[in-house]
Amino acid sequence: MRVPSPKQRVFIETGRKEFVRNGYGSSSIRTIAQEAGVSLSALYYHYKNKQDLLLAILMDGVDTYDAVCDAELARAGDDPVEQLCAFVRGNVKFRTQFPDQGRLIATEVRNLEPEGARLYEERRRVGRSRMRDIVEAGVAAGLFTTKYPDDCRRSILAMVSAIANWYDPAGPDTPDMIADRYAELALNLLCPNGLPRTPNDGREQE
Amino acid sequence: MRVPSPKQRVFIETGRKEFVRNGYGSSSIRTIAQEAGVSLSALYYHYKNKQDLLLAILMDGVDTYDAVCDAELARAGDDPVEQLCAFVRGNVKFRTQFPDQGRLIATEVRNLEPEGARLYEERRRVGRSRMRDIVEAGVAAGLFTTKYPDDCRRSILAMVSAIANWYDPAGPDTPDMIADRYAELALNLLCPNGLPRTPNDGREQE
Amino acid sequence: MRVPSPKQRVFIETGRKEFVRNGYGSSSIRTIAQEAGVSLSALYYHYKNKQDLLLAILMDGVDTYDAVCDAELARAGDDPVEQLCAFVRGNVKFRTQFPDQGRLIATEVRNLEPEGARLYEERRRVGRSRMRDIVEAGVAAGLFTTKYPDDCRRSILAMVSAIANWYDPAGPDTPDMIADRYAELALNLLCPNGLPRTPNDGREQE
Amino acid sequence: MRVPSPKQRVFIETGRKEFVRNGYGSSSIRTIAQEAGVSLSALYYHYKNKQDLLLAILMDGVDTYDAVCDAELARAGDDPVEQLCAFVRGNVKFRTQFPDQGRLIATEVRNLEPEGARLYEERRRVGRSRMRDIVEAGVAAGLFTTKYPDDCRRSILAMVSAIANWYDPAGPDTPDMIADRYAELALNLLCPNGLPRTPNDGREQE
DNA sequence: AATGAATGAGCTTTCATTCAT
DNA sequence: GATGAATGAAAGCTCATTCAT
Repeated sequence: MRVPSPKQRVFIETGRKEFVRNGYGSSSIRTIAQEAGVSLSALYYHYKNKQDLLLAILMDGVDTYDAVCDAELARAGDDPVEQLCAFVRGNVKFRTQFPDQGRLIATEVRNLEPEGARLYEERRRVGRSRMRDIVEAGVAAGLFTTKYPDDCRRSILAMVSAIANWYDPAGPDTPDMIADRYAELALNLLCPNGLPRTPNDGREQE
Repeated sequence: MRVPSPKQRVFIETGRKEFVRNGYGSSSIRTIAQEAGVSLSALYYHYKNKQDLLLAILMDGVDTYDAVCDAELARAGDDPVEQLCAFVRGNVKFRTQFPDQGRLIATEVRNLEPEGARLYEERRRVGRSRMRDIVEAGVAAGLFTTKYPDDCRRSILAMVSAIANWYDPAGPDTPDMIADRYAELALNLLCPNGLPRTPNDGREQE
Repeated sequence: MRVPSPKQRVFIETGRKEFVRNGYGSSSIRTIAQEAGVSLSALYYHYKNKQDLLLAILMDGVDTYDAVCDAELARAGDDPVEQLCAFVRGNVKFRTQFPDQGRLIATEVRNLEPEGARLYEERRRVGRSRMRDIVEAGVAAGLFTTKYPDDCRRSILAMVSAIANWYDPAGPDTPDMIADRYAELALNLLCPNGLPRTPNDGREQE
Repeated sequence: MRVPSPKQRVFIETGRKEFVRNGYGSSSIRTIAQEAGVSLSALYYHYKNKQDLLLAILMDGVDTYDAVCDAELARAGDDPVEQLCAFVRGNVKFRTQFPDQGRLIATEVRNLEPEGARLYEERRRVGRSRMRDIVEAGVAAGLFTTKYPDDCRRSILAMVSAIANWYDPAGPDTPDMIADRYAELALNLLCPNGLPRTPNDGREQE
């Protein structure tokens, strides 16, 4: 399952498109094979199941998410504010460049059977700790002064996730512009009274 | 379709449970009838279609949402801040008391066929204007000082929607407590420099 | 499952014919439905499975066997020799009149899944005791003087079962004639030195 | 097909096990290759067909049967009684040492397609004449006094075949002991009034 | 001598839906 | 109002088989 072959990539892309369009249950594996341009049996040669294909697609989504996030975080220093902005930027990139990946993760996990669900949840758990760690570090450093760090964390994730619902690549907003705005919004939540000293912020607050 | 009969209510509840658990496509209308304790044909007497049942369930979800929201708004005055808090409170109530209704609306609309989708979207459009109007009023009144009112509006809706993902009726947080917290967070977004004068907020800011 | 409906009888007859001709695994349930003159789904309305149909057919075979045997035994008195002859006669009737039923029982039990196999074996166990009881009674009465009662019992069952392999209803031998001959052969095995006094046998032996 | 190579032997053994367990139609040639520890294509290198493999397995069964029988007959003289005992002994050995071979022959011939069926039947016809010849010789010599030589022949074959159904190599009966018993039973059938002069039998009867 | 990849046909099963009662 | 019986279509999946390597 690790690192899909070129042929498997085709099935993953095609399958994702179908699953997003119709939902898992309303998608036919026959149609997926057809749109991938191969025979139905070829698909079954590579994935033993419809279930198995779903798992591969979901895992690929998590892989993408992790890669995009980690690339941004790697560029950021140790400062929690910097890290938070990097994380938000990563999420915005993920939601704008790979909107379908995100959509699937949100809706089709319920269709995983126990075995696959276990594998998947294990992967997710690792990823979820990223945001939690950043928030905790910011709170510990006295930078994030919110009274509700948990609600903020969940809210920020929800906010950036929702970008996929309205983002239009042909529209005026570039992902970078959006990322800047949402980083600011995220800080509005975490630092309700403003940041003691923000490098990106010209406003003087004392 | 307006105002479901008692028997229809049974199908709506049972069907919603199934659709949420498996998704529309993976749910069998046979199973729904079975769990409703009647024959399959009985279901067909009340709804001409699986599609028709889905539409009824979705419409019922919107009815519930509208009722909960409007009840809160009716208690609020004209002040945009008050209205916003009431709206957040309504949304929190909806997401905590009727989590499945909200889940369905988010995921299963794609399974509506054109005819149903049209009817449904019309209903939704009305509802969506509530939040838009409140934000516009607050901005016009100089109360909501955010530079990004659209992003705020979308973010607040996303934040409160996400409550359904973690809310536990057996947990320590009551819906009212959650509503207070999220109203505060929403205002953190809309008024990044604090409110000139907030009735619900003891903190003195000048 | 008890007492099949007229419609079920059709499926049983047709299915048996197919299973005997091709074996369970090589038989298509589509073909069975077709030859029964109904749609494939109709079959599935009455039997939830291919497996389920097989079980019904096997059970019907045991029912038939029991009925034919018991009818003969009911006509016989208490004398073990008389009983043995009746039992042989019953078996000959079963093998000549219902050859397929017997064939299936012998070969397709292996295709029963555990649950069905359990139900089936339970039924069989009852039936198997008939012959065992007769032989034991005859031995106890000093009538069956063989040194190998167990081998005789098994051999007699094997002998009569094999009749289905060559019996031809258009041939010169009537089932009654065959029954007489095989009763005699069975007694040759059980009483290697002849019977002290056989009521059904005109030959004088001393 | 004559004299299978070592690799072919592997397929024959593995295939026979599968065919006996599930029946021809329910057995997958994929599974057979897998259990033989080679790739599916390897099997196709040696046998052009599933059908072809079945034929090879059946032929191997007949080869084994013939070899075991002929080995016993070769040790016997010309006396029909002696020959009959040798034949029974051979059959007992076959059914106890190679029970699966016998089982297949009985049940899976129906799955042979015309071409294979012809080849197979030709082989069988030769083998079947053995028993027929012995019985005819015994009758001609006035040794087998039964009124029903045909029924006896068929019955004896059925009796010994059934041994495979209950024989347990871990049980108390050795094949030799069983052979002795069944030879005696066979003679009980063929000579209902005892043998005029039996070398193996101390009992004087005139 | 052996393999991985692919295929088309067919399988069992389930589905939404209809209709006579 | 409600049911049992039936149906056509399509689903997911497996099969025996082939072929390039």
